[in-house]
Amino acid sequence: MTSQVWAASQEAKAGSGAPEGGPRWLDAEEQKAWRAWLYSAQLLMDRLDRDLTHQTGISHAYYEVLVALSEAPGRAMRMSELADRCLSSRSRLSHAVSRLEERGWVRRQVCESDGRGQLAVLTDDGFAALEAAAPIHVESVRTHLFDQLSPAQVAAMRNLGETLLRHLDGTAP
Amino acid sequence: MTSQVWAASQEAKAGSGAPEGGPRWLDAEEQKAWRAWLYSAQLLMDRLDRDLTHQTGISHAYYEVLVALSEAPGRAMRMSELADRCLSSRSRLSHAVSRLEERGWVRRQVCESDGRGQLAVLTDDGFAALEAAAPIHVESVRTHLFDQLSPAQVAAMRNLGETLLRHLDGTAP
DNA sequence: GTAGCGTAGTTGAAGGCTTGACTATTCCGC
DNA sequence: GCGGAATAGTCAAGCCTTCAACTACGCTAC
Repeated sequence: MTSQVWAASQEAKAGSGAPEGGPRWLDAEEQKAWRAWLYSAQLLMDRLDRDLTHQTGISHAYYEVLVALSEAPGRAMRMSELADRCLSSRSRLSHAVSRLEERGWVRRQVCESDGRGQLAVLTDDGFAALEAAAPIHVESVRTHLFDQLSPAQVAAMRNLGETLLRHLDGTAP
Repeated sequence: MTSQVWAASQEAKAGSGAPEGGPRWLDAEEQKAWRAWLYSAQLLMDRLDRDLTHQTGISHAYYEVLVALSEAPGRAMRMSELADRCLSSRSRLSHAVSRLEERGWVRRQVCESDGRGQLAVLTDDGFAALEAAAPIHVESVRTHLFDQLSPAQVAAMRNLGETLLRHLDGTAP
């Protein structure tokens, strides 16, 4: 679907007969797989984020923060730990928590065991907001993802995701 | 991995015996599949975008624009068409093209067949920038994606992506 | 031909994200 | 304890995206 141009470049290199490590261009099958994955992933994330944002006023990024906190013991987490859990930079999380604080859904608390650290704590209001948003989000995930897939496809999705995670987790951010 | 809380809510609803359409919560298997997919997709996109941005100074969003134009007849496309192809809003694309214009990689040209329209045209400099960036991007996609997957997994990835695309394309943005 | 409506694209303000610098605190070796 | 390195988190500047006007053109019908 893409990059006839780059396929052509590949031909040029191949024509030179050199076995040096020129670009390992994608073949037609790989192109199709890559495009399908990329487009579907972008569209799906976009869709889910839009649904959530428009119906609840909570972006997916903020939702992830609330979920992470709701599952943590005492509904509290260290800022860094929370950032890792949400695949967020520290800076981004710090901003996000500031905004959630303004909404009264999270509060900061100095960490007793480490004076440098801060705890982000989910408030009752925050928990209530999450409880209200969760059904809407789940329905959206069902509609756009699970309702479209067979059990075998769901298994393949998990397998694929876990395979990639094993690699990506071992890679420096 | 997530949402014991929401699972618990589900129990509560189920306990009431009512068959009304309460939230269709995810079961444990679905949770794992969903989390694996979401995390891997976010990490992978992040990784690819970072690699590309740091090594070439071109973000993935801009790269997509350049690729789309390079494949178009005459290396030119209508703005709206280009926006659709890049999964971008018109406004976003308009800003992006403005910045690519500043770099001298794209120029705008009024459309002859429709006075309202504009054509975005890839310049020779833009094409050269793309030719320089493409090998780096391809290598990144290989390293983080295809090198990690078996042929069967690649096939599953394509199947999954195409299935989701069929649904998402039919859905209003 | 011109009123009215839909389409194509741009613009500017508001807010989110990233980067890099900065402060404060803890850990470690001596 | 004490100096230096590492860690936790915040902050400010700049870029990117979104949203809501807004301009300009084309299409249709009267």
